[in-house]
Amino acid sequence: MALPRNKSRRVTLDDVATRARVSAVTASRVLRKPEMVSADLRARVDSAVRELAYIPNQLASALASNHTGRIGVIVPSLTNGVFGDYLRALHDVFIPAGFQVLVLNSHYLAGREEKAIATMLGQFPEAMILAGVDQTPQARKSLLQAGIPVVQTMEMTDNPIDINIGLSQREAGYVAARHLFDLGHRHVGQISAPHDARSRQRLEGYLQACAEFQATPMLASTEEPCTVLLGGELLTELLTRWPKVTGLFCGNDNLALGAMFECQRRGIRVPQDLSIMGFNDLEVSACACPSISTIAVPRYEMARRAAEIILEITRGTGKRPKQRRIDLGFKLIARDSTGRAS
Amino acid sequence: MALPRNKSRRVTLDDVATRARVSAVTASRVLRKPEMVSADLRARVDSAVRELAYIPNQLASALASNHTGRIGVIVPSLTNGVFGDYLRALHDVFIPAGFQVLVLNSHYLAGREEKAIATMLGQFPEAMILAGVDQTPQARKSLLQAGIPVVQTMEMTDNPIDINIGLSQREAGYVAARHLFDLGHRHVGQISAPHDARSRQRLEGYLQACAEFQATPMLASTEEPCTVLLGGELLTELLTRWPKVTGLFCGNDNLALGAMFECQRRGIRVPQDLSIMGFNDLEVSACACPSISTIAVPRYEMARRAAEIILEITRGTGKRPKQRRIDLGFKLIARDSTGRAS
DNA sequence: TTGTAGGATGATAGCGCTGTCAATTGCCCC
DNA sequence: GGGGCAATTGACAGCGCTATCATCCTACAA
Repeated sequence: MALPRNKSRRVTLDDVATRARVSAVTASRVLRKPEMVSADLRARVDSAVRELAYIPNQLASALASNHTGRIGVIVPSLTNGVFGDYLRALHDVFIPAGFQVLVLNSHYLAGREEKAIATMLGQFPEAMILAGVDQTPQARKSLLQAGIPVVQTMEMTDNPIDINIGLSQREAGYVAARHLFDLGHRHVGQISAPHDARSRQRLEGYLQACAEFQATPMLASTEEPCTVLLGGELLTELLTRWPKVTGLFCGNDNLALGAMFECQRRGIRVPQDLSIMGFNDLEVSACACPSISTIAVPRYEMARRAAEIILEITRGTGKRPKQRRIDLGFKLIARDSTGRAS
Repeated sequence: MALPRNKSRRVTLDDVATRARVSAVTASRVLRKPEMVSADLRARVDSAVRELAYIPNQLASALASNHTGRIGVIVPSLTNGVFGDYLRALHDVFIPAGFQVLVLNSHYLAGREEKAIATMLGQFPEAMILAGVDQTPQARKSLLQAGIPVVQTMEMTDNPIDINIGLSQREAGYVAARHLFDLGHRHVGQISAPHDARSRQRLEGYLQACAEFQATPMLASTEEPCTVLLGGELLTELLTRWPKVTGLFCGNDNLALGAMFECQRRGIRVPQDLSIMGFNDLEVSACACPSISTIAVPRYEMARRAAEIILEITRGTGKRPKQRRIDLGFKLIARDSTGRAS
């Protein structure tokens, strides 16, 4: 006969039940479906729970009920402001609905993402939400096999694993670049950190605009993770090679901010000497001086929709959305950092 | 007799064992302690695992082994750059060590933190890492009862739950304010978002410096979550009430950045007309223009130490650090946003 | 008074895995 | 050739909880 393994025994449901002089099942019900239990017993159990500071063992609960109440989320970065809003939206929907949100970070690496997906699947989430659409074949396979709703977000793809809700990053990049060309700029450069697949898509949009306006693409990029500092460095690199640049499309708002600071340091006036365009509409962009023109992506809305679709499938009648692909679009926000070419 | 509840049965260890013609225990061992199993059986099990695409059920594993391999982390914010570095450090230590890091967000609310702690404890983490030292009594009780290592970080307390590693926020706030007084400023204002306990501590440091220099405290604050935008708004508020301010201590670097932008908008020169001091040394502060003076807190190091202490306790001989309280200090970083009073 | 519907409560049997220990095997050495 | 030992392998009993169904009440109609 095995000895009890938990020396420093944590309080279990049985302890609560014993103290409340009811069966374990009743104690369990008080916690899950209180309306099924008489007021008398409910009060006894409740106070036993409080007195013992009982915390249910979710592991055991999940194992027994085959229902983990978990949603797996993989994002490429936690610090990026974009995912702050994104995660907030997920929490706003899932927490009140009684779900837990588990977040893993892929650090913008496909390999890390594959591993994160495998790890997450081992926790038996009831649905998965992914950023991006470029999962490895192996990851796609496991996801499919798990038989749970999977939502790919942030980008659009013709071949979603399950459900896809996002926007065309390429088109958004095109619109951003086009904004500069439309303002009369003919020497429009681009700086980016294209280890991010979405950043690459935006770059393609920029290249398309260049082709359309018969302008030479002027690029500076880095494989390092994106920071404000890099914005300044990449601008420096760009200006060294192409001093005639009057328009700059930055892969995201942090780079734009860094580029703007670099301009201030060099006495380059924004937008008179250089028009700067960001991407993502982070909080800082609106209140920078000058305020930064950018592309607003509906990241909160996107995550909210993803979460609601999952709730619908999971708890509702299991019905899936009519369309598997939902394009939420984006919005050009013209502010003070971009102006007419002189 | 109950029917099997898992209709869409996922592959279990038994399936693997059956296919490999071994017992479940052996299959389990192949996955956990392969060196204990003969090469022959190991190969059979391995290929069965692959053929069936078996994913171990971590829930069941954790329940049976009383060992979850999880570390619970509660932070007040995910978007704040401070916690980006902090979480990175935790990952850097724990992931290679085979642990999973679960992060929950308390949104700077004691109530949310208490709930997050309860939720986390329900997952049976092997240790908990908390930001701050002001957990509710109820939370303290559960934490104590859980009988796992608990590390409180970011601040110092005389009465730690278990282990405390941080710095004196009050002292750091004092040093920040003092820096302005030392530069000859006599009208030094402070803006902050004191819903954050650490922000309040820094405010106290500021008040202490004011008292010491017989200066009138000049405050503007908000209960809203801290943003760059707020930095500008609070500065406006402050200047309206105290136009003579020449030194400004901001509760954190985001506020400082916002304040700096507001100065640019109003034609206030930094540091000639107004010296601005931030807090935290976020990435942006070093490359802003002008660069922002601030207090650097060893957030990466702090989290790394916390993680290593936990590893030591958990897997090592269970030995605890010699001292329960570790003060890592901070560093004043004087940059271009602060200058001598004229 | 009896029958019965329906709500409240409890007994039982697992969920998928691992700790423990017993059983079996092969091998070496005296 | 037999004893002893280490290396393998397996049987069994839970981990703490919940699904399921049986049981027990109470109330109300006949």
